Amino acid sequence: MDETKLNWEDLRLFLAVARAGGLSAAVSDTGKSAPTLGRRMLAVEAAVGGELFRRLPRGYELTEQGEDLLARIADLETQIQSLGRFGRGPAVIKISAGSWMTYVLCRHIHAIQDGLGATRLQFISAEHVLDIAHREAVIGIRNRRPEQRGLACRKIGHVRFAGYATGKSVRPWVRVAVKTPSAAWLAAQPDSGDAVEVTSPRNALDLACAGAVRAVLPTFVGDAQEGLLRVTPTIPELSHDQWLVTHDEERFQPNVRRVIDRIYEIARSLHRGA
Amino acid sequence: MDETKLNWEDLRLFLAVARAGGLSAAVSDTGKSAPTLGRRMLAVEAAVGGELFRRLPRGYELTEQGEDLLARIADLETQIQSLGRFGRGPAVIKISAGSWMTYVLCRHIHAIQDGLGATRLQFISAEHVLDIAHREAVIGIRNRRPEQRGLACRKIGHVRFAGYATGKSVRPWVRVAVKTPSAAWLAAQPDSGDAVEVTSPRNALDLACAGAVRAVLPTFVGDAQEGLLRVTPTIPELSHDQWLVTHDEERFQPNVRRVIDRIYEIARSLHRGA
DNA sequence: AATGATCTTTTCATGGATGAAACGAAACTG
DNA sequence: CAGTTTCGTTTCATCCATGAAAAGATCATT
Repeated sequence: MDETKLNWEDLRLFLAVARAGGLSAAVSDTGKSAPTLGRRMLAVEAAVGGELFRRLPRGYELTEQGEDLLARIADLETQIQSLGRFGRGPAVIKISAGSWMTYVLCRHIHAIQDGLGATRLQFISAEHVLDIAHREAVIGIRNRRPEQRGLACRKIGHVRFAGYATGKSVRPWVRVAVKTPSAAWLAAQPDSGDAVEVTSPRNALDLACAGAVRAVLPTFVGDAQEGLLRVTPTIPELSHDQWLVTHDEERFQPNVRRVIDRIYEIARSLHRGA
Repeated sequence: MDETKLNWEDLRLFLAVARAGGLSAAVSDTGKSAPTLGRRMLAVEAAVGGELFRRLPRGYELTEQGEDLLARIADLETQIQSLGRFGRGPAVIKISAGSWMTYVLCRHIHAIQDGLGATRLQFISAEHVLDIAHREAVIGIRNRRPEQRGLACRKIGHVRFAGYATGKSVRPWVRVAVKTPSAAWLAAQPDSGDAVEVTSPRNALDLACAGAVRAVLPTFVGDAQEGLLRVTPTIPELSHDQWLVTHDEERFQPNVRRVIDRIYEIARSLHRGA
């Protein structure tokens, strides 16, 4: 590519268009008009020398090169966002965890947030694993030690699952329409026939608390929940370790460090209590 | 700062102005006029919310905040330069070493460069230590193991110094006007009175080969030089180890890896020969 | 097949960013 | 200390990137 022609500002616009999935969708994010965005995208493609998008009638779709570029520029973005802060670390710390851990962290939000000043927190609750190496998330909670280089890992503890309900008499299971190990385990059970189904794991807890169903929950969630008791033994197949993962370079920033320590403390006390 | 106002393109212009040391000096690098550069710099300062420059009559001088920003953006630049290359690694690999090691590497340029394709090499021969953590240099050769995180180190060998000349009868020393350990050592010698002086270490070798002076040289340079012989024993105070230092993340890029390996081989064979 | 919806792209008038030239300020120079 | 050089800044006419509007393209729906 000819990097002399590459306008850095266009990279940001590319980021917006790539994320929004099209020109018109990116208009509100960028403050630029669709024609301008279209022209800038052509300029980026000319500069990097490759097809970045497939122009479909319903919008733009990233090519493989485009996906690659998106990941790299997303990395740049987080660095640029913290540029003006002169040693105070990133302006927004992203926390990526499964929905249960996110739930617990949200309950303890005050302990995590206290004294952070202008730093904002952003919870990314997604079951699929984000690519932390590209710093799409600064702090991650994972169920296995990542093999990638440049990541700092700390073992938090061990997570166990069990069936929970308001009482043994509650029979039907709640089914969670997500591809998680616990959902897969439940689907494989013979007696889970007439299950209620929810799309969000959090609603499974709500239903269980309402006394309507039994739900597969991590013990650190189920045991802490008033009114719920274990209606099955712990499920060995679902047990796994839990790791706190950070990008190597950023974990020494004061505000990142503080958030890591607090999450670690919260998580440890959870597992100690269980 | 208000990152919504920050124009990424302005960051590149900042980089040029900061490096050039002023607006007019940055005109040729950027293709923008001085008035425009002045306005863009004001915009950057407004966006990051701080004074980046001291406007002196002879040009711009960076404030502490400005220095900080420069280092961070220099990091961004190397990442952006390799953006369009889609997995092929950085477009330009920077090699930072002392002048003697640079000299040797330049002599072996073909072995290093062979089969690199479009990747360009850039030798940074500076006696002062560059900040490799900010990726201003991708590959560095240092005389001690750096303590910073995220750097991969490989010990190359041990460097010894001695006095060299075309014969024992050559008495005067050549003085090198650079702040290096060897120059300091020579200045501390009592019998270095009527020395010739050069500013570039490389010229000291030229003078010694011409039979005019004796010079303090690393043995891997002096021994390999036709017509030069040792006129002093090795100087123990100047002996030091030599390390090959890389940024942790980039050393696995194929083209970086290749250059590292070749430099390592060249350096090893140097020290084995000595 | 026709209609509508939802995109992108083209057209074209406009305004804001741009740079040439003039100006001003400070530091060398003899 | 005047002359000269070397910067940055201001001014202002110019021009190019920009966005509104229209056109074009494709899919969804009836």
